[in-house]
Amino acid sequence: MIVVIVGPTGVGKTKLSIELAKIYNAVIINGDSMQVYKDMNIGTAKVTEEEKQGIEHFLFDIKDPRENYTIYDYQKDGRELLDKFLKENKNVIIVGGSGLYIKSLLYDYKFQNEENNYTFDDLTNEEILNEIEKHYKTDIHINNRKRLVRELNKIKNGNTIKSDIHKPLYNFITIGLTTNRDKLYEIVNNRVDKMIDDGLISEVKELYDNNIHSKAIETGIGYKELYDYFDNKISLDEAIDLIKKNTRHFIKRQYTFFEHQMEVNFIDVDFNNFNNTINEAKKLIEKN
RNA sequence: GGGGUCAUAGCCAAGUGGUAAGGCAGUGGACUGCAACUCCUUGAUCGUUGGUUCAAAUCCGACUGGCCCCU
Repeated sequence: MIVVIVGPTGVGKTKLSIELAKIYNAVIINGDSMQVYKDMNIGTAKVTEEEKQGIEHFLFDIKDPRENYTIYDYQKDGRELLDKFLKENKNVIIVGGSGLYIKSLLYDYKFQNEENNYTFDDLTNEEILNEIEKHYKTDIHINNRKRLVRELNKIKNGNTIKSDIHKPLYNFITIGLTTNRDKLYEIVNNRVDKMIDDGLISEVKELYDNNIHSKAIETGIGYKELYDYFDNKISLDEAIDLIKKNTRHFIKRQYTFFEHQMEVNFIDVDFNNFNNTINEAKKLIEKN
């Protein structure tokens, strides 16, 4: 049995995953692009050892923040684990907020090893787009350089196998946790303040002092903003406000992905009595 | 009490006679290798009220509110 738990950051996915793992004697696989990194704990709201309550967790803390870990690696590692657990007849819960990571794990996304990584600095966006369209039509917007570069890289690397991103490779049920937007924004605003109280600044300072500049740092919310603070580019208050704002933007994007790119059974979280939420999840799982 | 000044979307803000730039926030959306990324989309008739004018956010008056100065 595979249960997938998704939802925007801050709704309580971790909590639900632990409770369900206890009920179904399951192991948990991380479905979050940032929680794979060691030493990034407070800012990524990673499960603590105490919260784990003895449940086995996988794909957490497997990489040094200096290293780059991409969806290509995640899919490989994740499927290896999934296949192993299924063979052992173990129940698996996948939790996380990285929609594309989870989707690529469960659907027929085909990634290939690539030798080269061009940046095409000498080409304009328009030229890249034209170059791509010599081979096939694309919907990538002309302003979206990052995606254009990636697409042309695929072509230059001979990465031509088509994926079938609508075709699931496993049997699973996807549960999504949700709550109304205002409530969620209030929760994450408070959570950011709590992260600061819990020592986020020193967690990030340590990475900063070790001179770690990597993908994880540059994209992780809570990390990039505090780096700017340490670099004296912004004040601490500005950094904190930015973390909150970026988290809100992130939540919005998560929703559009979960609602449009995945098939999710949403549950409105009952924050007053979380047991109700657990029971609703159980019902969905058992109906499946 | 007198004088001055300002009043444009939730916030910041351009425009100074021809029917409202832009930014932020918020919203909706796209997304097969940075995905906590990247990108796209979207809003007002200008404090109220009278007047001048073919035409006013833009000029004049009154009122209301904010700020400053004087007594």
